[in-house]
Amino acid sequence: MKDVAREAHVSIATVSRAFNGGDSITDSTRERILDIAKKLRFVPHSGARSLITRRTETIGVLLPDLFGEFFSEIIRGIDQAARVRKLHLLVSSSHGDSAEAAAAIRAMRGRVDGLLIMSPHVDAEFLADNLPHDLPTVLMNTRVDGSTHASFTVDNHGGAFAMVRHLIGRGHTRIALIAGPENNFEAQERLRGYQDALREHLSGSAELVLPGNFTEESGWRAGNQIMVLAKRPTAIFAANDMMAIGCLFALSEAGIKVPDDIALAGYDDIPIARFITPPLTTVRVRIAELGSLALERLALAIDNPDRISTSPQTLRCELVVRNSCSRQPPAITVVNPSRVR
Amino acid sequence: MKDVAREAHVSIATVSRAFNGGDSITDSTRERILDIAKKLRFVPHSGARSLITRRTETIGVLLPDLFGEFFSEIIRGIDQAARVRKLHLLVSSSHGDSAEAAAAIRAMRGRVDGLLIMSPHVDAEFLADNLPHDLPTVLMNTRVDGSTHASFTVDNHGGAFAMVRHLIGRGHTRIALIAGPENNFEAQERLRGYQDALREHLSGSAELVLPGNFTEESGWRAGNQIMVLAKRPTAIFAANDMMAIGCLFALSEAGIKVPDDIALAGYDDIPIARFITPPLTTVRVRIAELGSLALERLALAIDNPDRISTSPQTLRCELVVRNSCSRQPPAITVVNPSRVR
DNA sequence: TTCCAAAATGGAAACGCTTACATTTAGAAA
DNA sequence: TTTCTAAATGTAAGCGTTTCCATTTTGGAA
Repeated sequence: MKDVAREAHVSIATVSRAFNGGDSITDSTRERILDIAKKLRFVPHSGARSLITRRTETIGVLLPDLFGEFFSEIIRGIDQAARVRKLHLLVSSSHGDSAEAAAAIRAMRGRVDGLLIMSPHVDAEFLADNLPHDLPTVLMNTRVDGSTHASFTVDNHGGAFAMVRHLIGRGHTRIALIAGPENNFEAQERLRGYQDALREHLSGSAELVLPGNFTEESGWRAGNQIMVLAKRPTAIFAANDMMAIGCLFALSEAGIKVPDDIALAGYDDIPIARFITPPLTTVRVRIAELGSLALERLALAIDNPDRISTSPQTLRCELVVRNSCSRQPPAITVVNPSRVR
Repeated sequence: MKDVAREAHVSIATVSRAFNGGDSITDSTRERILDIAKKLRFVPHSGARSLITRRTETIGVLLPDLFGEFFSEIIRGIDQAARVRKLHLLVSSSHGDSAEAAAAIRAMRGRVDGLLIMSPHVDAEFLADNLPHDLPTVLMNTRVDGSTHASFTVDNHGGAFAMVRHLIGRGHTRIALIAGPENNFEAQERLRGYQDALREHLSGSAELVLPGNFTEESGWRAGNQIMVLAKRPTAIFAANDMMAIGCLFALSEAGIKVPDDIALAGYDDIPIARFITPPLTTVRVRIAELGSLALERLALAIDNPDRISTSPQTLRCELVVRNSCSRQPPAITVVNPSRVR
């Protein structure tokens, strides 16, 4: 900057003004300065700038992991909203435990204007301990009561409930659930939806819950357990699509036909779901939308630090009915239109 | 920091030393300072620190887009390598044109220690014009001769060549290619591989190239064009898996069976490829590995700015033979072991 | 006890910008 | 020409650190 100033016979203050718009500077000087800057290949140093402006134009994104569709989609949604607002994204992921997550948050100090957090290790206490109180933050799919921080949650309970109700509506009375990881918030919510639907609509029926951990392989194991059961269920609801696919493999290895011999449903509607045979009935989660909305909300909070709303918002899920649950292949239908409530 | 210093009855220089290790400070004072810092919830401001250290511990990642598996995988590979070296990732994506890409690079000034670039808008001239000459940079899958910058490339030519040779080996003599976007470097390389293989192993045969743009829909359109051809090819090679899937849809809508009536192959080996019916013969690209290697290389260049190697490195592809090309379902086999050469 | 080297600490400049405030300049009115 | 006002520009402080250099403290050895 000094070089540019010297070359243009002005002070560095004027150079700064040439770059930062309106602040009373003649068009001719601005142009001259900008030309010289281009010639000298000068580019403002954002680090130095943000030191004094206290703005980095960057959002920190804390993600639990980077595997597969889910991450890809959510970051896409976030990115999409971010580029509209010309915000940069500093991503941090794969925190094995809460200590690592805390370190990641610390490392963000001075690098970001706000935080977008999705992590299974995060709860209210963790946030109270580790979050700088002046750093705007929006939570995604996190186990927090919502009174303290802005948050977006996918309505996993509602989606699972709707799916089980749908299965019951098709005449199934013995419905097994392949559950997700025990300490995973979303998995817990889906389990709760399953339980509540059984209780409400099928009061007599016993729950049948098999362990799983969201991997294809755990679905495969559950499938093998199910097929040797004395009273085999007529429908299987896997807490995510990958487990449903694993389960489908186990079943077809054993010669059990889906949906003729047993109905199968998943959760997430990952792209693969419509390509497998039979196409998988599942619950669609608008992941990208979750990301966009969260970023939008965060940007708002950053611009208006005074009145930030901490009310939690829930993102509805849609039931996507395909062939894996019925003999008569219906056209692909979406039962519940999604919206934010 | 000043607050901590005051509370601990030391100077800010000492506080700095307490945080930055060894620099001759008594264990007891360090401990005291760190305790007070924790009590006061002080966290060092990385922005200010990097202003003077000239190190941000951050890598800028320029990606063309954020759709689907490919991005997800490459960023996963990058992230994996980055967290080993405790580097942060500043991602920037979806540059519609080279002006946007240039702006993205400019915005990185002062935020990053190095750049990882993958962009179809990038060529040697662009880099010469827009890249700060003192910013270590590694290119991924980019159309650059390699003498000027470090680069990693996927051997798209070799992969396509191997696939076509494989099809020829199975007795096919009329092989259609569904091409990728015309101005896409990878698509061009795959096309070239197809052409070279035809020329070398099937000298008499005419090329049959249909336009496509890497989307499922364009594959579907190409499939419809192919099926009405007077002399229908016996094999179709789609330049990526998504187009192969689209094509498969078109074919099965028309009652044409794969592989019985026509063989079909793709490129990329996205996860879906093994789940569709029939499982897709394709070319595997170790995308995550590409990301890891590139970051590794960049980190090296940052630590040793003196002797950076600019020799381009190529990542081999593997032929993955599944059922979509043959009646007798073979076990899933990998023909070419991948390695960096 | 005195002295000395080594270790610990403090003072202050620097990193590359922005911006409040002071100063100069331009242009119009008198 | 002089005077005045508004616009343009310059000066310098400050953002939160690190680090060089100077100063003080420490803990033996003499």
